Amino acid sequence: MNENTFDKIYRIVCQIPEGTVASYGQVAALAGNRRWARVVGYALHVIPEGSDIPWHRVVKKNGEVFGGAGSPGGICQTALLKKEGVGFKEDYVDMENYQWKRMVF
DNA sequence: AACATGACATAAG
DNA sequence: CCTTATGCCATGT
Repeated sequence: MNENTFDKIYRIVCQIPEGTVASYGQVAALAGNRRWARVVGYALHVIPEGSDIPWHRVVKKNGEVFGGAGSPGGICQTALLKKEGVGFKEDYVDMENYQWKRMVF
């Protein structure tokens, strides 16, 4: 295990506080390069179950979630986010008020 | 090395 | 709103 792109991505995702979401591009940018947006998706895709990675807090820039509330299983992510206090706009996240701004010192 | 695929982003039509 | 095309990177075959 070396410090690869995945580690950076995972680290960023783990820093996302509850009740907040971050877009793939956002995570990729914070990781170093915004072109890793696709890699972020792949990184989350290979996350083993039981990991402490809140992958459900990573959404598209549009605010859409993986699968969406109209897909079986995809609703889980939406439910989780709602449970954490994230506001939703139809099947999309209310990015205007819940997107992670990384206002961390 | 090459090609195909993907939980993306952006631009153009 | 949808499809197509391009860019960028990692992975699998």
